[in-house]
Amino acid sequence: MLQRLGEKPLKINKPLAITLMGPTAAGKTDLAIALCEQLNAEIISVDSALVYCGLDIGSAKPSREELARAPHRLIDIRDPADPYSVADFCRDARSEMEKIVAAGKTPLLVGGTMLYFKALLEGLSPMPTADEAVRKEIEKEAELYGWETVHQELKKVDPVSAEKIHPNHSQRLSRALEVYRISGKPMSSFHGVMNNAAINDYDWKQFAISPRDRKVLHERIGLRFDQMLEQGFLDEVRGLMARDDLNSDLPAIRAVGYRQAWDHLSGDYDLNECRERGKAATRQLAKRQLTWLRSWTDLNWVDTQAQSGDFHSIDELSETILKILQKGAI
RNA sequence: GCCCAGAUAGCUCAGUCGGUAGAGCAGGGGAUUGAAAAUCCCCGUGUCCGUGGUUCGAUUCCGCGUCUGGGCA
Repeated sequence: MLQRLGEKPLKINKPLAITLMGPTAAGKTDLAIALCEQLNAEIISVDSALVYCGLDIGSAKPSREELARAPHRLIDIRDPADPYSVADFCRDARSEMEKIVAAGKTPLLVGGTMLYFKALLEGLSPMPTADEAVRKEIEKEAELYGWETVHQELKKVDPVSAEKIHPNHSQRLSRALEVYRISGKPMSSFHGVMNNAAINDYDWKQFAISPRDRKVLHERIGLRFDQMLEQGFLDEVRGLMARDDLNSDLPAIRAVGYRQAWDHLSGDYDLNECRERGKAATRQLAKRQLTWLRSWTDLNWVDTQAQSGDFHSIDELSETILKILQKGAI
């Protein structure tokens, strides 16, 4: 049918999907639970630590009561011995979103793992998945000859990636070489294509919350870390250490706080240092999350601090978000 | 009270054979395609405790003071 002048293009009926992002300790969980109840939404957690069973206190996983009020999908879906990845997340999140929409509800994606958000929205190139054996092989070579040599090797087979990746960036160097060894093709040759991007399949409304003052966020982080310790965080980590199939190289155990608690309980440093290092690592995480967010497109920022400097109540914050949604968020 | 050792970046400390200083950590900025709460890159002016003296010049040497450790009483 012809479209008359001045008339909006036919609105394609895409399902609504909402994101709630923000640095750690910004207050995402509380707000998400409140929103969930008011929006006929269901929460999908976008968090690389919450996926692991047994990482509860230190990951600030929602409590049993909170989960009863507002179920979170993609929490406790993995054993800490079994690493999860961004590709796993994209697959799982897509599937959960479909289920939620099929049930007549709105997916509310909440979390702070920004790479997961990005990959879900923009897709991933169809590259081979990680291969533990190949990684070990590359690591061994690096130990023998140094990462500089690995970088040189990558330069031969994938000069485009080698140019982009700093010689010290062992992790990304390893991945690029891994892709080449498995597929016989340079990683850069995959980068043109993006598979399974969700950006065009939903009507996205994106939100980020944070206190405008970084110091305020730091205070919250410090307070929360102390609370975790009071709640028995170290016992939780002792329980993980008691297992003989876990070690400090696993992604789950490298998580902020867990790594420091693990090292402290291994005798590397005292409790006070564990506390300070844990807080610092959390602050650094928040900083990196904010770096992602600063250049994020189509984002609605919600400041959790009122003009007075006090925190807005959850009701105030959810009202702000509802208003933006009604007005038509970006 | 006496003796000794310190006092330098937000913290822990190095250093300047006298020409106003630099590491680690913290902090800030950035990157980010199957480990991402990971990993990597970039960013260092601070009454060198105060005050007198010596000197062309003192954070550096000397005196005194203050404070902090440790020891002796």
